Amino acid sequence: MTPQPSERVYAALRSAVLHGDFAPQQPLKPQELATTHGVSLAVAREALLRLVGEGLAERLPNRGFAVPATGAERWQQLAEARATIEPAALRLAIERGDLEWETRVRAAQHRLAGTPVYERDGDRHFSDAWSQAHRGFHRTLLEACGNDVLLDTFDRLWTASELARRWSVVSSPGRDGSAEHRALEEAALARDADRAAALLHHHVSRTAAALTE
Amino acid sequence: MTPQPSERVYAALRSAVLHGDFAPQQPLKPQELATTHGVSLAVAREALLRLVGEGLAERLPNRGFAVPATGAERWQQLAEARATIEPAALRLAIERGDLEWETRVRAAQHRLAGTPVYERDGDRHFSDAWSQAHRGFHRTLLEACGNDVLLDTFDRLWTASELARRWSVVSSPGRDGSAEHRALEEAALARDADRAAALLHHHVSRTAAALTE
DNA sequence: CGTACCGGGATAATCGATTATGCTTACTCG
DNA sequence: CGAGTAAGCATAATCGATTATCCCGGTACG
Repeated sequence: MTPQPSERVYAALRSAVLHGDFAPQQPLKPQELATTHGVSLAVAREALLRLVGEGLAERLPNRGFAVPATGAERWQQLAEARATIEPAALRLAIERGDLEWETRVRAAQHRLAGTPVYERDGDRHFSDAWSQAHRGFHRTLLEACGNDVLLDTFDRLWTASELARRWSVVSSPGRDGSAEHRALEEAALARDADRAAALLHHHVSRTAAALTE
Repeated sequence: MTPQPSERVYAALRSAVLHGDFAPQQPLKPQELATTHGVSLAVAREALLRLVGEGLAERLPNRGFAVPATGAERWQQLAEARATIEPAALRLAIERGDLEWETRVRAAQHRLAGTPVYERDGDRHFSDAWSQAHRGFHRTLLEACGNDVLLDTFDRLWTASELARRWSVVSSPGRDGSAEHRALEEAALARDADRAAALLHHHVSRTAAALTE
């Protein structure tokens, strides 16, 4: 009925870390989290251990937990890994996707195009709704690959990228993300694997290049 | 000095799961593990949660933990994912590797070639030493890619594959793995990215095809 | 003046017991 | 005789307290 304390604390902590409420390398003290969430130490520990498994926290033996260190280098490595893996998965998806997949891709693209990128004008951070739609579009593109392992890898890298982006100063001078997404959708639905893979590689690579050092 | 109980139990449990001491979907009862290892419930729980993070255990809310279900399908998906990702990483490694890398690749290949595959004649399972050398060779090949994210992904997939292989009946009729490894080493050190990537893709794909249904 | 040693305080790790939950089985009612 | 239900049991989840470890500051010695 009511969600388990463990689940609740885990979700709250995960959201907080991803939202940037804790600075990188900041210690995540079990005792503190336990009291603020009104639970026992074991529950806080459990939530932290689950975050470690997701790569959203680090375990320092006998020194507790901390938000993982992020920075320019990690951001670029994540982007490179995505640029390496995602186009290959997209090729599989284009080869295997059916009408159902095409439909979902169109829907996801439409949702993404219709979602405002920023909450307020001049905001530096993307809106939650847009982030969700963005992830949804990219994931939907790959879902037809029919390989849960590849999709898990995508999820993991995407989540890690969200954390890294939160702590990197990213600039996208004059970049038209919408156009890139539209072109990506078009190439995928046209079953042009070469073009789609190239577009996706370029899309992700520009993400890496958009880093202000 | 002496390793932390948590670490010890975690290592023991991890080894046991990978070694196949527990059948897939078999419940991993915290209480049982705690008593057999002479520790408290919290320690057993912690070890299990860490295993979940590695994909070596499943968490069923309010129903404890279990060894993940494996089977032909998962085995093939893992092989396909590896065949998708590893050749791409190898291209980066070939592009970026230096003399130090070449040296380590040669060393790893030599060690692998000189390690007996089976403990005893007619044994169905690979020897631990060979498994370690095999992993070492493949990982060393990729290490020059210089991308920790890709290497982490490799580690994760390899570990998952070891678990899946343990519970799949795999046959390799007339296959000469040594020759494939030698050819792979040769192509990599010759900096022939196309040939090396093709060989690696083929090598991993045959692993998937070697499944007896 | 620099370095090695030694408490004191904070925090992580562990424990044993308690509470909550989900499964099983026996029973009752239709 | 079958379906639904409720008690009992096994197990997971949680708690509060105890123990071990690390980090920091002070101090003595070279």
